[in-house]
Amino acid sequence: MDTRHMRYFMALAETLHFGRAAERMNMSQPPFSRQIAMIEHTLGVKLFERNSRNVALTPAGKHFMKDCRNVLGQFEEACRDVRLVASGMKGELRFGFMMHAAHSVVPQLVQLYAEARSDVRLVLDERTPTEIDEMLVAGTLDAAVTFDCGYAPHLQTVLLARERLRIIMRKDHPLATAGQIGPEELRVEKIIAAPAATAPALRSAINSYFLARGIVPHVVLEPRLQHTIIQLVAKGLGVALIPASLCTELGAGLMSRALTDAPQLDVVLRAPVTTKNPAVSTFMEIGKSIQRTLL
Amino acid sequence: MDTRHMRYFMALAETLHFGRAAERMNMSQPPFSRQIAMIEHTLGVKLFERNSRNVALTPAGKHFMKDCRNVLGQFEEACRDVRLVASGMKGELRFGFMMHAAHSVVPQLVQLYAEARSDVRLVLDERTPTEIDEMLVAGTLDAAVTFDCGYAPHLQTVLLARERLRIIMRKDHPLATAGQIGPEELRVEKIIAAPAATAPALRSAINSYFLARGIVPHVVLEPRLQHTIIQLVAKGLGVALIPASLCTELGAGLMSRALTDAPQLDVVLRAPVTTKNPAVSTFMEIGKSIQRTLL
DNA sequence: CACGATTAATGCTTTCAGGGTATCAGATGG
DNA sequence: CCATCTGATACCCTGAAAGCATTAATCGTG
Repeated sequence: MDTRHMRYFMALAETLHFGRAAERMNMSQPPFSRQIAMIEHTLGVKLFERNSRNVALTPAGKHFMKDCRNVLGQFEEACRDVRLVASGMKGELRFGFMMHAAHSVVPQLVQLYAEARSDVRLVLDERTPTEIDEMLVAGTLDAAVTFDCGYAPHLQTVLLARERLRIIMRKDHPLATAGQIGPEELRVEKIIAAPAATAPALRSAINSYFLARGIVPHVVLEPRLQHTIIQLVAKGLGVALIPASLCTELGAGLMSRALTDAPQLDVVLRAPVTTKNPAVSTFMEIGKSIQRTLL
Repeated sequence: MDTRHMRYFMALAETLHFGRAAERMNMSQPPFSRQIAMIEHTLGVKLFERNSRNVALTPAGKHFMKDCRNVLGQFEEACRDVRLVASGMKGELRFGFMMHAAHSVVPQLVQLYAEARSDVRLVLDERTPTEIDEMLVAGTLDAAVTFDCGYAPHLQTVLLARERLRIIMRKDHPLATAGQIGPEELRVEKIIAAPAATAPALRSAINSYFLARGIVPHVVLEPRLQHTIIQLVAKGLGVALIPASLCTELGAGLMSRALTDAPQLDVVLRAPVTTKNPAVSTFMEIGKSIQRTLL
């Protein structure tokens, strides 16, 4: 038995006429009759009640008709869908992003892509930048938004936004009312920053900001998650340098201020150049289309 | 494309090894490789990423795998089910019955059959005896419980029960406290009875009961439905002769009494001898097994 | 680095499933 | 009773697909 046999069966079940059913199958009546006989023989079931004058479905045939319609429909759909998946119109896209971008480009990117490719299931995965890099290499992620960390030959990159860092502190902190804030003013402050192992680009930008003035920043705590950093600042354990886009929704007791010659970080959309997922290309295209204020 | 190709694809998708997949399909590797290439060509989609050392699924292939598993499962199930339907283990059985049997044999018959053949959907259809006869002939019903109305060459018959008629009346009716009740006592009563066109066997039994004593029953109303007859008796418009099994659940104001030499009616299970529905035979068997008190 | 082992692809041959044509056989209506 | 319609049978033939032998590519190993 095969779907071809099901199609033969359906042709006869719908026409109840061997000649016309054979014609619909683009073949002559004799081999068609044999195929029907063969189907009945291999199934061991009489599907049609027939004499040289009339053809009628048996109850088993009536039931089989429903099942066949179902199976043939699913079969066609599977063959259609696999082409859609191959063309990137359907399927799945595993998308990683870092917390630092969750409030800026990610929502727009996700929404625009969902509108363009509603049949592609976006699997969102919030990770630290280092995890993202590893997962992109391992192929666990199809694409990701992260900080540009320079050289990456096996990755294609689209620049999405360029963000300045701002400093956040409690509203009752002395710096809250100070004048301009730069490395000198922060020399004695307790700094909270993600470790280099977790967010290399971010941490290196912070370090360079100080070291360029010959200052070694006084980093007292190194939590891995951005969320934790903000919590610790709120508890008064220090101040932190975070991307501007994260400063819009700080808690009540916190505030942010600009830095003199603030460090800049590039937020990029990345995907392995060798990606086999055809859904990635339009994802990258949409990334290009939403490049933000490159202040 | 055909299910055979899907099976080839699944074999390779699961083993990721041409040689072993071919072996699983009971064929040698070269034609198997060609079949895979053919599948990819006709679909126009690369399903496997392969070199002479490794075989891996593309994203499209991964997706197709799920769909194929689904389609193949449904396909097998359809082929299995059609055999079940042909053997009467599954399918549908359109079962007609008259109101007069709804309280006696029908519930037991239905329950026992549902236990024996849970995969056969019983379509219950309450009808008048005449409608039942017509539908059995027309093939709209597969089997039915009705009164035995004698000769019916194209129907097979199983006697289920033999029921006496009883008379029902309002509790405030004079007959309620009378002695024995027979045709003589009913000579002047207003009788309510189903018309011969609706329930020939029942009406003929009632008529004969009187005519054997030379009495013409005074039938004042002839509703088609048993339910209506009981309602009218309850309103005091007359008395009625109904099967004993229907007398157990009369309304509050009604009562029933035995008749002298009460007429008897055979309740039978019937099906066309030419029935094509294989589910009928065990239905009839169960009918035989529950033959009731043939008092 | 060369060689053997592994594995997928290719070339050629063969076979049989399944299609075509001609014809038969049973049923029906005039 | 014959013409006609329709499904079944007989027989032939083609091509899809299987087998065998071989090639080509890749990797591990001495």
